[in-house]
Amino acid sequence: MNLKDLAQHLGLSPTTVSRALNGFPEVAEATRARVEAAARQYNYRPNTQAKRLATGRAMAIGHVIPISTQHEIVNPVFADFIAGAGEVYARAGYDMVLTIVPDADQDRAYREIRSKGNVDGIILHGPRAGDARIALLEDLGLPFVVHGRASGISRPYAFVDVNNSRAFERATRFLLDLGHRRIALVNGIETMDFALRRRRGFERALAAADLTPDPALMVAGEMTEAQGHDAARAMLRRADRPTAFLTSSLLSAMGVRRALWEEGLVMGRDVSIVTHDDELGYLRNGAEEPIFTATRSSVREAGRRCAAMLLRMIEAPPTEPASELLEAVLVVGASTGPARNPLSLKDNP
Amino acid sequence: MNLKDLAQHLGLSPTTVSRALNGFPEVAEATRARVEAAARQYNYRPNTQAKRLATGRAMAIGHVIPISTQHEIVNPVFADFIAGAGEVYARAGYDMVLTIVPDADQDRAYREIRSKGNVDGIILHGPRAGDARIALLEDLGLPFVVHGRASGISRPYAFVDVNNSRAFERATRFLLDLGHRRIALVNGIETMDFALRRRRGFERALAAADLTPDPALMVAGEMTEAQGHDAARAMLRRADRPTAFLTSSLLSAMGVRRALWEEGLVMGRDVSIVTHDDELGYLRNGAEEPIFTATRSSVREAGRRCAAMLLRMIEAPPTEPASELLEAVLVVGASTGPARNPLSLKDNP
DNA sequence: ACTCGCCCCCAAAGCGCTTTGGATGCAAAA
DNA sequence: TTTTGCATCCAAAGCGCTTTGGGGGCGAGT
Repeated sequence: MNLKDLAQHLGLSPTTVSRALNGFPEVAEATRARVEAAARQYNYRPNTQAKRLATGRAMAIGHVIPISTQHEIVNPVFADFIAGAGEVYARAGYDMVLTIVPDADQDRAYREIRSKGNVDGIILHGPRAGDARIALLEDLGLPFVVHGRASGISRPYAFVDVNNSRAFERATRFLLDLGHRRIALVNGIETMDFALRRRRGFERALAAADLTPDPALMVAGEMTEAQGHDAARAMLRRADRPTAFLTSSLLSAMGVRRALWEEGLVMGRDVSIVTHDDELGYLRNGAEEPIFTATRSSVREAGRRCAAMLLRMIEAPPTEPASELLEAVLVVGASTGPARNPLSLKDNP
Repeated sequence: MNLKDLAQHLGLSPTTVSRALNGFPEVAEATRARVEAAARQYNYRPNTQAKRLATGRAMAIGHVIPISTQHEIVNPVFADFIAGAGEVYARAGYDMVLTIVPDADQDRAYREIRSKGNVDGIILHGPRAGDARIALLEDLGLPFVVHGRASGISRPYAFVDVNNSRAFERATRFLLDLGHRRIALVNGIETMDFALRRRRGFERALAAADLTPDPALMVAGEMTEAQGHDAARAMLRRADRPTAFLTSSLLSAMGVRRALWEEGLVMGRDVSIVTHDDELGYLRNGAEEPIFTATRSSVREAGRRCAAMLLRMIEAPPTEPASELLEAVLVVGASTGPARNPLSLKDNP
């Protein structure tokens, strides 16, 4: 059942039917009602491809998700981000098209997407410091919003990001206030911009307390449970071991927690942990009361914001790129407590 | 730059250019070369929408991912599945369009997708026992492949699934062989078909050993770390506690492991754990040597298989629906060992 | 009674591609 | 030399929708 058929059934011209269904004013209300009834009855749905071709709008948003061939990892936050963005698209009648692209082919992929013209805009995932894709998208002239930021790029671009540096600065200060002096950072891979910013925030707080960061207490890696565990265990076996950990994900934090147990240490008493919490659906930090003290910011909400911002840009191209900086909240759980003198640990069971 | 322009530049008709680029035989090799060179030079890329309209093929596959409003969870395996499927689509020149749909709207969503005609086929996620969507898709006449199966549906349909029941039967037998008699099952939500099958496999193995499953040792839930932990702790505090756990995901297993520690029990010595392992990118079961003994089956590979099967169906509609049943392998890690007499646990530190 | 203006509606021209059904030219066959 | 056949190319008709540019019909104004 297509527009022509429907029009014929109604004894109207395709023009009128189209206008009736798309809410144009030059059609009598009575006719509009008739048309709408018939459309419902015959279960008419305009063909997407035809509509797209005629209007020149794809009514779709592209998400290019990079896959590094080296560490074969699919970012665990994608699912939640996508879920958030998807809600917004669905409401606005947009499709979401995903493209999985090996790191090396990124440029080609964006170019192709652009010239194939099957999306009206793009969400850029996983930006790195000085990420070249931003400039590329800029001169491809395709509307885009970055989830995160790219340090070192001065020309303004649209983004939605968490204030990572402030979150980690705040978390570090929290630990300092509890008396901790040797604080370890278990970070994500630091070519990723968010990880970089987190380290900066961490270092800034230390500097404000006249402390210099100890390279032996800083590690950057894959943000898995195993990585958190291994890193923590190595650090805990040092003579000058840390009394607190700052981790970039709940998975890492869980790994650190395991290492504590193995070393016979009690989390929150002997050693503290503060983690970042993306509020992933399948990875909750406790139900009512948080297990880990955490800087919390919903990545799903970030997905919603990104999507909404991009749609706004597409409807009405702005003169200045917009941006949103979400603040993470520090929620206090059971994983933190005042620093204890490490030497006294042996005496206190 | 569109086909007409390109044709004009070349002094050829659009017909010939189209045919040259699409590999039709009725064009001289010399001309084809000329056309291809020009296409490269002008960076010509056929407009997707126009192509789709003309050919009637969307060159896109739909993934409808359901979101239950009750437990707001985004299935953690989606990301990896999608990554696998995406590889295949990319190679075949297909797009992947995702639709996030609240559980209640599923029917409407599928109908709409069908009549909008913007995908050539669909991958069905998260099937439940007797899932009504299968019949729906069947009479919508849209090619589809189910990731998983739906017990209680007799008419054949295309699917790719892991042999969940055999995997869990095998795992249970493994524990029985080690002398375990009280084995707990920490399962996924049992409205999900895969969880159902896992329980059946578990029960089958018990039955073969003349054991009856103890309802107190069987729990079905969200497959999170916290859920695994809470379930295990409750069971471990019983007088007749289990000596082994069978869990449905690595996250659950990690939760059980934590409960063991809290109860002062050593994993693999005092209590054994066998888990299912989907080989998610961000959730590896150890690097070289597995941490947990596990039934292992890559969900990413399942994604590849599903995608490939669907594309085959679209290229050449088969008379009989195909299906693939992947066998999980049982890998032995450090989380299992012979059963110990629970009563002697107190004496052995 | 005639014109003007407005309300509704329609015919037809795209959007950029594929594909059908010829043309044209030239070498081989008769 | 004429005919046949093949190799190349092209004009034009869609695909299903939107949108431009009118064009009847009817009530109001004069």
